[in-house]
Amino acid sequence: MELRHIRYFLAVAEELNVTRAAERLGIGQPPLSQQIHALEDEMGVRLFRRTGHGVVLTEAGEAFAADARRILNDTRIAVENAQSAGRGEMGQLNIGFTGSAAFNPVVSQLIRAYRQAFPNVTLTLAEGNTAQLLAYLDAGTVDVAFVRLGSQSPVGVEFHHIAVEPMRVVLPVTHRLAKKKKIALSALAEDPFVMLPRVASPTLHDVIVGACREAGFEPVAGQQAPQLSSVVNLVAAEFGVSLVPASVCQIQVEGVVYADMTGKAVSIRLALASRIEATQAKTANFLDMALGFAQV
Amino acid sequence: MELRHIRYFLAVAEELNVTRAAERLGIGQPPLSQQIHALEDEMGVRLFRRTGHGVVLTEAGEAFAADARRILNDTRIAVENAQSAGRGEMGQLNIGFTGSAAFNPVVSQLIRAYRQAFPNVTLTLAEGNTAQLLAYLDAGTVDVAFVRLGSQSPVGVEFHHIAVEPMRVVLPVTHRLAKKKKIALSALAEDPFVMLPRVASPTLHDVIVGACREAGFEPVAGQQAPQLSSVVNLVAAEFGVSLVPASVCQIQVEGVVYADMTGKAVSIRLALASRIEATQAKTANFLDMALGFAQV
DNA sequence: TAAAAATACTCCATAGGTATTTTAT
DNA sequence: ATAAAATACCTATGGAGTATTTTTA
Repeated sequence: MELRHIRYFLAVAEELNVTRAAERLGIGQPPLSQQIHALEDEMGVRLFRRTGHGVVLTEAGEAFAADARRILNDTRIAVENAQSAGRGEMGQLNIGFTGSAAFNPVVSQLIRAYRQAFPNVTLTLAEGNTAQLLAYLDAGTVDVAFVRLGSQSPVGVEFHHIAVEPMRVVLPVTHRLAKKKKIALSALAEDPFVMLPRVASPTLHDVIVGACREAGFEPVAGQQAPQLSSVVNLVAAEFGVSLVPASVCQIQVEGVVYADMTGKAVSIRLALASRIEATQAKTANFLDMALGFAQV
Repeated sequence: MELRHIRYFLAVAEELNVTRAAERLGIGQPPLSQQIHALEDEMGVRLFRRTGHGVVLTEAGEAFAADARRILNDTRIAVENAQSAGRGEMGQLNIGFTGSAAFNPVVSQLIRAYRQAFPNVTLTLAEGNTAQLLAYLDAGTVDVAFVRLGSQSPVGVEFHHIAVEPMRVVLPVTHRLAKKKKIALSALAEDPFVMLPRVASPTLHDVIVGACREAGFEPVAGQQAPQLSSVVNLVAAEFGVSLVPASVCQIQVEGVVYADMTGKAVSIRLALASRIEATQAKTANFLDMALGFAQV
């Protein structure tokens, strides 16, 4: 049995006249008669009773008509669903975040816009440090990941520029420089630096240490924190000072002040990582949209 | 698009290997490749991604696979339903009853057996007098009707013998003959007869009048009743006497006694009426079963 | 008898076969 | 290097066309 038989059957069932149904289908009456007969033979049931002025549905035909309509409709919908899925309008997109990326306004705007454009794509969010996210990406656990641009780019992964953020100084409110709007990094040469472990976010770590060396000193290693928000909390608890991406300054914790740096700008890049062979349309759609939102 | 495309697609989606799927389908690999391509072209979506050792489903293919399986399954079920309907195992059978037929044990046994044999056929019961039932039959409102065999058989209707019932005398308990086991009909020559209007049930009426004439008298017309159960009630109320089919004696009303008749047996036939061109299997099934239950 | 369905046949479009090339790991 | 998919080309089944007959009301 083929869909053709079902289409032909329905045409006859609706017209109750083989000749008219054939016209509607754009074929001749004899072939339509034959196809209907072939269908009846294959099913082993009479679907129509022949009368002088057309045909009437048998009980079997009556029963089949309802199901037949549903089958054709379901087929149409199945095709539409597949096309929709092919355009990346359905399914699930798994997004990875490195801790601080969530504070970046470009990221939140991008996600809001994507949800609006593709409301039938379910978003799942996973948080992790850069190393974890790249492993997730490789394993297919996430489709894209917002990361602080790493020095070494693993094979099979490409990075798309999202934003450049200046690094700002974070001090406890009791710090001797807490009142200053701008601070020279060299003034913090004696202060312990609260930092993430290098393994968790090599780029962030290297940017901070690099900036200090540029300013002429080796930072004093203070307490370590597992993520940026904890860094801010430890600074508030007077464990030391630190440098954080500007968007992290949205974390307004009691006992903490942020300040710009004088001298050469220190900044860190936020990138969107994806597998190079990003064949899935939903991922491609997200990357396309990300390019449009990227901060120049 | 044809069901063939869907069948082929599913085979490939399950094997994830065109060559193996082709073997399973009993066709060659190249034609299968072609059909899959034709399907993808028609749908405007890639369903598979080619790899070195087979194929993998794209997002679109993944979405289509689930729907495709359902379509094939629904098609199978639709065919089964049609076949079932063709065998008269589904649908609705409309049965007509003339008032007294319901008391006949053959009728109730038949209906019980039919319900058991064809549990998916919904039965609807309609009551009416013989004339009404034959009109219903003609109009298609009922498929079969239990009637007291009419003298004139309308065209397009055939009667199937169900049972012959002796007529019995029904008397008020206060009647002078109420104690007798057997009564000669001629003994009731002076009693008014409670009867149904002739138009409602010509056969029953004619059988009673005929029996009286045979016994040598013209029955005295008493109160008329719309149906047999009312006749019994009117007899109980001492409006007169009557003759009823034996199965009606199941109506045990206070104040009424039944008695056999002496002399030549007076009986009435119960028949099952159906349209001659009883093309519907469900009706044929019922008639077949009725023949088996018919009282010899 | 008149309209419609069924049958008889013919044709050609295309599903499927065979041989080979291209691709991906 | 090898297995699998794609391409090229051919064959033949069967869907559809044309002409005619049969059926049903």
